Amino acid sequence: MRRMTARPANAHQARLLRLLRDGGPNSRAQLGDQVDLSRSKLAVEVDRLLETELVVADGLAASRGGRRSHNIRLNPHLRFLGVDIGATSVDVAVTNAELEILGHINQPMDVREGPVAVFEQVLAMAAKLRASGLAEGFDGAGIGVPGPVRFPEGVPVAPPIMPGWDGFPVREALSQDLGCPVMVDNDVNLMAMGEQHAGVARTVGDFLCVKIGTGIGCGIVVGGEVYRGTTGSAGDIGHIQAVPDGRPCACGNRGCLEAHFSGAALARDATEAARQQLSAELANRLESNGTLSAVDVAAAAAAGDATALDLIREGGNRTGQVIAGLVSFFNPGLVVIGGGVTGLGHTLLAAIRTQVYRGSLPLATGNLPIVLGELGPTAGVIGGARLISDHLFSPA
Amino acid sequence: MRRMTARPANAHQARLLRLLRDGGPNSRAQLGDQVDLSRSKLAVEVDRLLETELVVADGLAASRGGRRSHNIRLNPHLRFLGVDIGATSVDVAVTNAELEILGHINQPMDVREGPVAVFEQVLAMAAKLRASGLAEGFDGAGIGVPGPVRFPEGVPVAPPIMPGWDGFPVREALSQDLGCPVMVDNDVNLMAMGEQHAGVARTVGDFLCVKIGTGIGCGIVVGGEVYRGTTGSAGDIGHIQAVPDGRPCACGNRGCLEAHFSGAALARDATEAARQQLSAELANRLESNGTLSAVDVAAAAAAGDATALDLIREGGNRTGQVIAGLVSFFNPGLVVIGGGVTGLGHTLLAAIRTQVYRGSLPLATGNLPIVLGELGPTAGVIGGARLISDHLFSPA
DNA sequence: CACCCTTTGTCCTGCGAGTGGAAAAAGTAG
DNA sequence: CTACTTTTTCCACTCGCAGGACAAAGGGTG
Repeated sequence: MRRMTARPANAHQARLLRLLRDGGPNSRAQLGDQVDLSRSKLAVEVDRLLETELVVADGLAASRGGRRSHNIRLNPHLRFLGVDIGATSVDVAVTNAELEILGHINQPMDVREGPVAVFEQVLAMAAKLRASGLAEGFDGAGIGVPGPVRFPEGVPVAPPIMPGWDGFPVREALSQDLGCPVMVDNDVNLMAMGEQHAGVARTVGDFLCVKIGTGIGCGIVVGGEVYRGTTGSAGDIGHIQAVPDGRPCACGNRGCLEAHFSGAALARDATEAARQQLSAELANRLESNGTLSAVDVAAAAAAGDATALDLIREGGNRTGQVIAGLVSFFNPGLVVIGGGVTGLGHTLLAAIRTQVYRGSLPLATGNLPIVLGELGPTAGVIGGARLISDHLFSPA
Repeated sequence: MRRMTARPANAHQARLLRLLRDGGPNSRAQLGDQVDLSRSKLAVEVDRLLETELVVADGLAASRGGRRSHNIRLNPHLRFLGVDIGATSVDVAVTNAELEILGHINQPMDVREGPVAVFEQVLAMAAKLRASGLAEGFDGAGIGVPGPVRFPEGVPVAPPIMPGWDGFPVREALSQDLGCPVMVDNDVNLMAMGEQHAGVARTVGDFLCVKIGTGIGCGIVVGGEVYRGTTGSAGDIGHIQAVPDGRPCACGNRGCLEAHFSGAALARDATEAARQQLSAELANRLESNGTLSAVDVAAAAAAGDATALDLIREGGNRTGQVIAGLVSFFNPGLVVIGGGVTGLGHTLLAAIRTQVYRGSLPLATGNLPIVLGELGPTAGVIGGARLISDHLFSPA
């Protein structure tokens, strides 16, 4: 099928497209209530959007006491691709124009294999989703990578955990291969956009989204917009010093947060504890699997293992101390905790909360919710779809 | 004289007013080069501004090879008042519409005397400036106070060092007394706006402005706009933990940055060192003055006193460590150091730079200037004028 | 089923913003 | 004085858009 290449011609049309994306099908009258345009103007713009086939008529809505309205909705054939490349696995999902997930695949993968190998796999996953009948093609794709990105060009810059990706033209290459517009961003920013669109952060303008996975990063949203910093490395909190003269970190410093708590650090600590026979539970798991991961720690903690709980609490304390500083500095309206280690659940959350509420002033914490992300592994891919739809639904 | 009460009628006029404010007198042709409007439209808007008397004709400019242009400038009778209330002194200045300082008074004063006493003094200072012929009245005033402010209402909220100010309707009260529009903000934000308008930050969109005075605060500028946080306490970095289990702080925690380094902490440390006879220089000064302040430490350091230099270096290191974390998080394009202790000069700056360049990743620090503010005590009052002019030069 | 009210959608007119060309005004250079 | 520049004004024309009038389509009531 022919893909939609049209773009909104002006800010009004862009506004309408986003309203339809976020609010689903709507009548002209309902749209009019939200955009502060005259009925005539609105009708003109809607008609033009109908001509571009970006939106379609969608039958009659229920009556609100008078004439029934004709619903308008985004073209149901539109498809966005959300790709979330993590350090150890890839998520790929297809969404419709309302950013609802129609299909989602997750596969383990090592990002260190380099961009060529990774994208081969991503393209195969996308092809699989297409083959299963969920999409006839893609109208846009949003890609998240686990490292800093020069956003306008869509190119990773100096990514610590992704050797071989530095300067690789992700946006251009994928745009070629997929035959559609592509936007690239840090995976943490994608998670933030996901939670903003469909998760806990729907109503908040300024918030932080801390992702604890293999590494630790933080999405920063200011006035509803992701803030990326001067060189695209904003939110890179994994290498903030959490422990003076602490453990050596891969970055060359000592005591970085990431060296003391992250998926990787947790696995290492758990293995150590198991070897020292501090925990029978962990030792058993190490024996049967050969290695330990954050998932094992989570399971052990769920089973009541004291060592595992201690590890989580200590990590949560470290993380919480850093977040407390960020809360003082940034004064957000919400802090979201997400990423692979959310399986650690409320033990982790409680430790973080304790440190933040203790370490920041009441004015900043007084009305500050600190919550787990509610989208889990789908936050990234929804964020990807959101990223590209924001791009496509803006004036050309 | 009758005050100007007119406001720009639309965004074009507001744009023009700001161009004239920031760029001084300009011809219609020069303005046209900057605003992307047709000559006709521009002429219409300029004529309307002339009618409001916000701008006036200002003679002929030099020829650029053809017909000489008629210059347009902001009304030279416009006067803004910038007020910077510090913990121990007040600065009041009058500026013209181009935000050039025409007169500036500084007086020692203790904010703890409460808003009524302080504003009495501020009004007296303003009256003095007016009486000296610099102004016949004020068209607007921007006030900075050393604590968090609920910005839209212009009311201090829970200010730690200003008991008695909590909830005092600063904006409303001063607006009454001065008979002109008033905006109120945190003093650190004012300093940031000052450096942005006339100082080192003129060309930078995202930067941090760290003010080390009696306390420590940080102005955050995102995309050219001051970011104030959800409750107005963004940038409150004085109570970030800098030293685990460090000194007790007035806020109830331990190890806050402010407890280890600030004007107040430095004075205390210097007094301590003098009492213990660690430094003859400081002991002498203590003897002759009865007390020691940051200024004494600066003088001692300038004279080569090792103890004073050590105190500064250690404080700079603490501060630098905190800033390093903020740089990782925020990835600014510039860091400005200002406030009362800038007298400590390059010793302080060197210590901060060392810590930041060591403690943050190269991607964030690679092209990051860390500099002293260039406006000194005038940054705050210029920022105040800028604040109110931004308000007045926006569509009503 | 007739009647009245409400809501939705379309049509039309008129205003005002804004563009772009042409000409006038006011210089400079030679 | 002439040729060329630059600035400013003037004018005709287009287009976006608001807002009222009107038609269409429904519900509720007697």
